[in-house]
Amino acid sequence: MTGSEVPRRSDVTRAAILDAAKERFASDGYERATVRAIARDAGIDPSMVMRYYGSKEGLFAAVIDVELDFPDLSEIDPDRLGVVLVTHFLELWERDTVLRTLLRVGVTNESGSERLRQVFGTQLVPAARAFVPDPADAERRAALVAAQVLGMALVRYVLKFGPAADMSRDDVVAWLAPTVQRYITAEAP
Amino acid sequence: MTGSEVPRRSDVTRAAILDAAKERFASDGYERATVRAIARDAGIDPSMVMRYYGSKEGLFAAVIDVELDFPDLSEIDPDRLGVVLVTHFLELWERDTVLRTLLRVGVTNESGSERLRQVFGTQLVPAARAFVPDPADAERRAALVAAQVLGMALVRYVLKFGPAADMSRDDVVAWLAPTVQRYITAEAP
DNA sequence: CGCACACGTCAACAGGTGTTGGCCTACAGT
DNA sequence: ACTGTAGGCCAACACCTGTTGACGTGTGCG
Repeated sequence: MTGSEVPRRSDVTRAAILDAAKERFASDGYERATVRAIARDAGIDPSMVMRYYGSKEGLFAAVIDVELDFPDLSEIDPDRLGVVLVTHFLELWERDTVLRTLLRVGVTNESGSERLRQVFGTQLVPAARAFVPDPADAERRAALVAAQVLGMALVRYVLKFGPAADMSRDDVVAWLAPTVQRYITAEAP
Repeated sequence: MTGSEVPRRSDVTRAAILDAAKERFASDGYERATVRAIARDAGIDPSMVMRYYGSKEGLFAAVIDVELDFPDLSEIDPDRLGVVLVTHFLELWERDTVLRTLLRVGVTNESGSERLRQVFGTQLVPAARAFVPDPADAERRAALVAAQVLGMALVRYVLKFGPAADMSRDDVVAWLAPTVQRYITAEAP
């Protein structure tokens, strides 16, 4: 989308702002993450944020504008779909902060929830469509998977329910994979 | 907990504030719901909020201080546990706004997420303990159920994913009940 | 009736917010 | 080496926030 531009002298500052913003938005949500705090973390003046990202909303848009590289499912054994999907999501979730940010912010901020819907609409729904018995309800299947996966992320990474946060990654996969598998491949009840 | 006090002349105002607060917190979250907006909705002065609830945080505490009457599960057929639980949660969720409020707010506000943990710790865990094969992992089973139920609530009522919001109540039960049933009664994988 | 007090309003405060414009500085291109 | 300009800081803005205290007013009790 963004072709490689000429490198600018301010690139490191831009990156510092973006990094600090990712952190703050992820841990504080949209409203509590102040431009001043982000600037302080990045070691620069708040006005720099405005210069490079236009507004707080613009900065947030930059934070959530990331590619969530979905795994290639075309060669996968249909019976292992649940395991692959759950494993992938856990990894995605623990690798960087953007999904936590989206979940935290999507609950109160419209552009956050819009982006979340978009991610699941453009990534999860097509992925489901290839395996679902009846392509007509691929959206519903994907929504069920989203509910299960986002729910686990919510209790594990955001709300930090003790028992959910303490589960090993393998345990989460072992419990959730059959559910996800069923939501995608089982006949409608 | 709160014994019936002497009725006060200001009770209708108190109630108006509380109602407006429930609405605002549920739809806007904690930070965006301003004391001024709540007061305007209730048709009174912002200072009344402080007089009757001490602070914004105090008002919020009053909003989330509700009894979530959990169904009596002692006489239930263990095979119908999933159906009963999912049905109950759907009803609870659609009946009043408090759970939506908790979910919206729990994601950014500590006392919100604390209350959520408390609800699931004091209601769901004991309920699960009575049916789980090994009482030692009742907490884990309850967390799995919480993940599934909260996840569905999230996509259906908060994020408003189209396909999830459009599902009929019966469909949601039909899909989720087997999952919840398994999380509670199945042998550990 | 008179009076105390709960009820309610008004105006203001102190602090924090996103955002803006002016000014200095140091690097890059010629 | 000189200079235009991008990079950066400072101070201020207009606004909104939760919260407070002074000030009326009507109601219920003696």
